[in-house]
Amino acid sequence: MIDLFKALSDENRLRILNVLMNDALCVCELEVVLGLTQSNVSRHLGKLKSLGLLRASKDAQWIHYRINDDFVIKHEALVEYLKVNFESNALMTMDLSRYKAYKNSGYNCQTITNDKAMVIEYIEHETGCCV
Amino acid sequence: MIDLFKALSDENRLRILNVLMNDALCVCELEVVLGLTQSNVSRHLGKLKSLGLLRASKDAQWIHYRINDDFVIKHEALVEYLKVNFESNALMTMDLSRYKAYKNSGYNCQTITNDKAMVIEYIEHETGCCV
DNA sequence: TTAGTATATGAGCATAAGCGATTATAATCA
DNA sequence: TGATTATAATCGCTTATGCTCATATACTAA
Repeated sequence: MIDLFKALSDENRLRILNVLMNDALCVCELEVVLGLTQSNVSRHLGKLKSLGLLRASKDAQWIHYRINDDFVIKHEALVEYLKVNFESNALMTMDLSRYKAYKNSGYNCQTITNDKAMVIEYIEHETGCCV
Repeated sequence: MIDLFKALSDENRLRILNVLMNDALCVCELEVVLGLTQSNVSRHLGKLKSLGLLRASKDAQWIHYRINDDFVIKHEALVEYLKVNFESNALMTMDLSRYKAYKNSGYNCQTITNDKAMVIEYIEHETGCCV
């Protein structure tokens, strides 16, 4: 229980959970959506996965992370609490805007790398949200 | 939200919450029930109070802490999650046993200090739980 | 096989957090 | 008033955590 609360005590990990509650994404996508470094995203994902909050599936060289349904079932009340609080949190709703802008951008795992700066610029232009 | 999860990321604070979900207690009572130092109990209580999880009421030189009902109402799902998980946690149920033993001991705020070692010994003898 | 890409991980640094010991404050009582 | 007691605050130490930089690993494609 304590390890779980510790996992939820970090802003970047909550931001990752918030986005992944809506979709499965790979590391490089979370990088541009959340404006974090690859190293940092990977580390947080590893921690969340090792605690059972996320699961990963490999597709070519990309690893897609998503919420672990078993976790959601086992910790229903907690997940509900997170959902409700994410909805009323400015940073979390901004991240979802950035996520939607990314989805509308036409970019994907395969194309992000060549134009990472472009993708970030597109997201910021669409949402007005810098990170 | 993050500060709240941080507050819940410490074993001793969870133990305090667990006991205070059942009763209001002062610092010196929590000391003997949980086997923690005065300094440590006071510190954790201060943190929990400043975050709104607890409230305090003064009676002579004793300060009784209890769960803040406003917090329970505002964070219902989270509190429910805590309750359920406390019930299935060995340390938490042991602490409740120690709490009940203390209540049956006949000691109280006024009499604990003179016989602190006695109270602790009584609790351990009754429950078989050392801390 | 080799180059390139996606992700993971180790090292080092800075900061935060918990704890014990001590001191300070506030209330009570003789 | 002075002594005692309950609680709070502070200091120094130790450990834990997050971050960046650099590197390692795993996979793909030419």
